[in-house]
Amino acid sequence: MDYLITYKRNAAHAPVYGYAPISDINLRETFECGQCFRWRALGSEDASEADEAGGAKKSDGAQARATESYIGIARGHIARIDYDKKEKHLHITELGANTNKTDATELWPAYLDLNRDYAAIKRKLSRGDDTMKTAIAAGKGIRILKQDLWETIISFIISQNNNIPRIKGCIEKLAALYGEPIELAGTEKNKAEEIAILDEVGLTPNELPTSKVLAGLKEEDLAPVRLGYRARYLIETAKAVEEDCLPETFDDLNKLCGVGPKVANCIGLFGLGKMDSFPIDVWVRRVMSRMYKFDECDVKGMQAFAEAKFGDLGGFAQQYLFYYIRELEG
DNA sequence: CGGCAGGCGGTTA
DNA sequence: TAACCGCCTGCC
Repeated sequence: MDYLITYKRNAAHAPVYGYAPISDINLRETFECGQCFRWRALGSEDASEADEAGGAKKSDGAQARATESYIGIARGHIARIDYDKKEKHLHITELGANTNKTDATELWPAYLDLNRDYAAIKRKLSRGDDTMKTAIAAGKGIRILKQDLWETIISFIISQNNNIPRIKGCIEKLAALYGEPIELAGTEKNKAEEIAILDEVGLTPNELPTSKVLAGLKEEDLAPVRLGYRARYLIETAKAVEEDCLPETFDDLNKLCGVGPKVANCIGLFGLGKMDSFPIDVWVRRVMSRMYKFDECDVKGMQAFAEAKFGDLGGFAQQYLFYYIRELEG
């Protein structure tokens, strides 16, 4: 790694980690390319800060903000992430009380995949492929997050035949009802403020329920979560994980109730770090038919094509293609 | 009202 | 083993 890490504490005595410089990263593209469901954009209230920094661009309303900010929950940690696009500085402010000394050097770099050379990946995928060049241009700041395995299992079972706002709502309701609270740092006043901010963006400061808790539930216990027929899948899968253990391969994933090839590929890619995974959903089918002239029904053909053409980089290719077609037609 | 949203399980031939 | 079909729910 060639970035520098700084460390300080803010007024609420929360640790703040600073990374510089980090290239090939864009928070919106990373958090809104459909791989995760517990991060929310913060409308930057720091217009004055931008002015102090010499921005002086507030006359141009269309001007892209110099800093993008997200708040979210990952791996049991609540954090705010700010990225200064101009200086290429990444700041992570932990809001939870459960911080560790290694968070700055291990947890967040691993989660955000900071130690991977995305420029090299993009070069490799672009070589002799104008379609991929176009797709990469649309989402060149995407990072594939290394998420908690159980969270990705829950999330992508819920995602089937569903839409993103509702998926997010289901996940928060699930956390609120059956997840353990994550203690916030700072004074009671600070905590109240943080909870208010989280509430405003629709986040609950709780973990997702463990497989043990979910395995002990009846379908009617999940009725308030409004999962529909997916409630049964979740409970069955939780029972299977409790009786056996967490899956480690595509085939093991595929055996879980409610997990077919698409969901298994998503879990493999985002939860197991299997970067050769190539999840094919309706959008990927769409982009493959438009850009690579496939029949939209020919999922097998697409899968074989991706394996041969993208190989170990399949997951990255899928994310660029997916993000591109969503931007274009979503 | 039917159509649809980042599929899957179950049933058929 | 490939092709269908129904599905909870919420929003248009």
